[in-house]
Amino acid sequence: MTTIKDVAKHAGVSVATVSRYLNKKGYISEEAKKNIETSIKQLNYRPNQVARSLSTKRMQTIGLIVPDIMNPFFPEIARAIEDTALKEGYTVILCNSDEQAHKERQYIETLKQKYIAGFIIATNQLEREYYAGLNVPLVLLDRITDGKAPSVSSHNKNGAVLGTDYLVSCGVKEIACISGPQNVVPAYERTQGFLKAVEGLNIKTHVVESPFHFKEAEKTAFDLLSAHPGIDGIFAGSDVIAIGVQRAIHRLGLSVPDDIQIVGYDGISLGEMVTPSLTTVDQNIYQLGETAVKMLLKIIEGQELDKEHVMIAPSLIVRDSTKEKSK
Amino acid sequence: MTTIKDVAKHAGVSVATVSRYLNKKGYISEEAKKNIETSIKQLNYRPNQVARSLSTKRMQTIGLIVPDIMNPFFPEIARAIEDTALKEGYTVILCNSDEQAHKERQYIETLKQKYIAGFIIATNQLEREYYAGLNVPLVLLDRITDGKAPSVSSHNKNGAVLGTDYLVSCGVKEIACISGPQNVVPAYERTQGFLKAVEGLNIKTHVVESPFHFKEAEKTAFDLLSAHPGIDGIFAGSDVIAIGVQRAIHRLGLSVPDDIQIVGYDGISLGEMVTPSLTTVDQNIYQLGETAVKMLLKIIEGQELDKEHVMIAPSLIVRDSTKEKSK
DNA sequence: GTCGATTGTGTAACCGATTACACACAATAT
DNA sequence: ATATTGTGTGTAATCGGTTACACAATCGAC
Repeated sequence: MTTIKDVAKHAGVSVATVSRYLNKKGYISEEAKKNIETSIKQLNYRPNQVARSLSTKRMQTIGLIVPDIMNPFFPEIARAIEDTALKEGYTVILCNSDEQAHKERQYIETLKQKYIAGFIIATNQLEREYYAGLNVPLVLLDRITDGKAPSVSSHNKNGAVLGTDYLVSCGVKEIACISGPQNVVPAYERTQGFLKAVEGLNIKTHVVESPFHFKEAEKTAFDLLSAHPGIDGIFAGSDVIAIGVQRAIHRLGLSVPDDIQIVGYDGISLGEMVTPSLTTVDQNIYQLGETAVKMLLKIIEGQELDKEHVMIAPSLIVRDSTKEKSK
Repeated sequence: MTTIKDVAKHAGVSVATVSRYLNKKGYISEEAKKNIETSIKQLNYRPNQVARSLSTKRMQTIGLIVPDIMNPFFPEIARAIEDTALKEGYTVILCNSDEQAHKERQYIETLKQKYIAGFIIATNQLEREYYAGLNVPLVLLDRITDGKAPSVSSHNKNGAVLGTDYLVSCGVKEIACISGPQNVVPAYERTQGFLKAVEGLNIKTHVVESPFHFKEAEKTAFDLLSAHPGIDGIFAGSDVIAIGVQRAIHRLGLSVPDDIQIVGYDGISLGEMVTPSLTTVDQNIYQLGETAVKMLLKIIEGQELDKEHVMIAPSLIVRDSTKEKSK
């Protein structure tokens, strides 16, 4: 590996000059600049990030903490984040907290020892105070929004209204919302959106809660639908929940969308793969991730944020788990 | 942040002694050891990984390169790898190559600058020579097996025989293998297993190729089944392909497993989520990832490997996309 | 009693960058 | 003529560890 010293010697200048060139700081003559450039090319020099980090106390690495990598929403957002970060010269360490606070804490501690530049956090395990005491740039993604740390998320309430309105427009007579855990902020907001949308309508409604897991959602839906056979429309708190619901309906010998119509939330690609494919509220996952990275990099570089809390507008994707009334 | 100097001062010894204690190298008196231990605790000292890496030229970080993070197989294996690595004190950088050689190369170069300890590579974009010239510990996962680099993979041929035999035992009369791309080694091996299993049987067989993507697989299956309506059994080269096949069958107005039975390959959790759930050959994904990490760490630590090429035995998971003859 | 091996510790160089500081020189202002 | 400012560059300290080397002390062996 060639070092900055090799380059300096080869270009006939001091290491300080080379370093100034690399970081575009201070004055450099045209001549020195040219020499350094050719030396770097000839020697195929790449600065050692570790040595650089030891001085600057900052690695070109960001940590992404997700609660469950097996939930397909998170690989999709991870991909967007990674893609954007790589373009900006950062690499991403993906950390799976398994929804366990101690794992999350362990990751954060470990990565601080590696001079991580910042975190994007899509978890709500640890307390806000903990993050506040961290003293590391961070952006919250899709989870907590308490005003203290910058955040980016889908406009969950609007999205839920969008999805519920559509379901109603498809002519359902008795509607259920199978939401995610209400202590998870987006799940709560989506439920609020649902309630707002059905408010004043002359439609029988139910709200039940389920974890963001396929199997539990299936069970919850199975029980609900067995108890209330009149339900003909379901707004699910996430696409994974919606898919669990589909299976429950299938087990009950009913059909989607003929007997029961479903609208999901997320817009993960899995929604296209299931049969019937899923009508859903699309969070615009790529944009969500991209925005989070850009915000984080601004914070890292000490720039002002235009907005502390960004909400990405969701949109509706109509597929085969609903059927329009006119048809 | 407390440094090794602080600890040394507090414990009344030199930094060298503290360092020796930390690395369990050389002689240390019981007394010094005790002092250092209490000092570390009192000061809440954690060694700075970056500084350490600058000396040792090695980070406690491993790079995992996958071709497509949106393919659910890879998050599952990533989770296993991350889990195992974290237990051993390593963090994982997950890199998504998008099946593009230049992205893969860019990751490798970037990470070498960060003194990455080693790579686990689940891609076959770059040439073997490139890896050979890398001079970094690496383990190939589920892809190339050319004898030059250590590898771990499912015993694909056996697995394919297992799956095909089962399909045959379910009474299918005309069977198709919709394989992954034949230039991808495991896909090729699975096809070989399929051919071996049907050899000599008096069953009409077809073999067609499809990318490991849901939509293309759906199209391939649709065309194949339209052309050969007699097909009543399909062995898919992966679970994602199998799910595409399911959709094609559904579009054709046929039913799984009554009209056509399907066996997939991988054992991803998605297989449980679709309707009907998927009978499949389970690669034992967690074990695959765990083994890869353990092998890599041995190489990093300069130990001898028991076996250069590990093959994990697959097993069959029977679900609802097949039906046993007796029933 | 001297020798060599074993045990224990400290000093200082080193890993490869960044950067404060000093210094030199030219151009401009007073 | 002198002071000030703007350019351009090099020396050396620093980041926080690791480790080669030197040196002491202790111990059993001959």
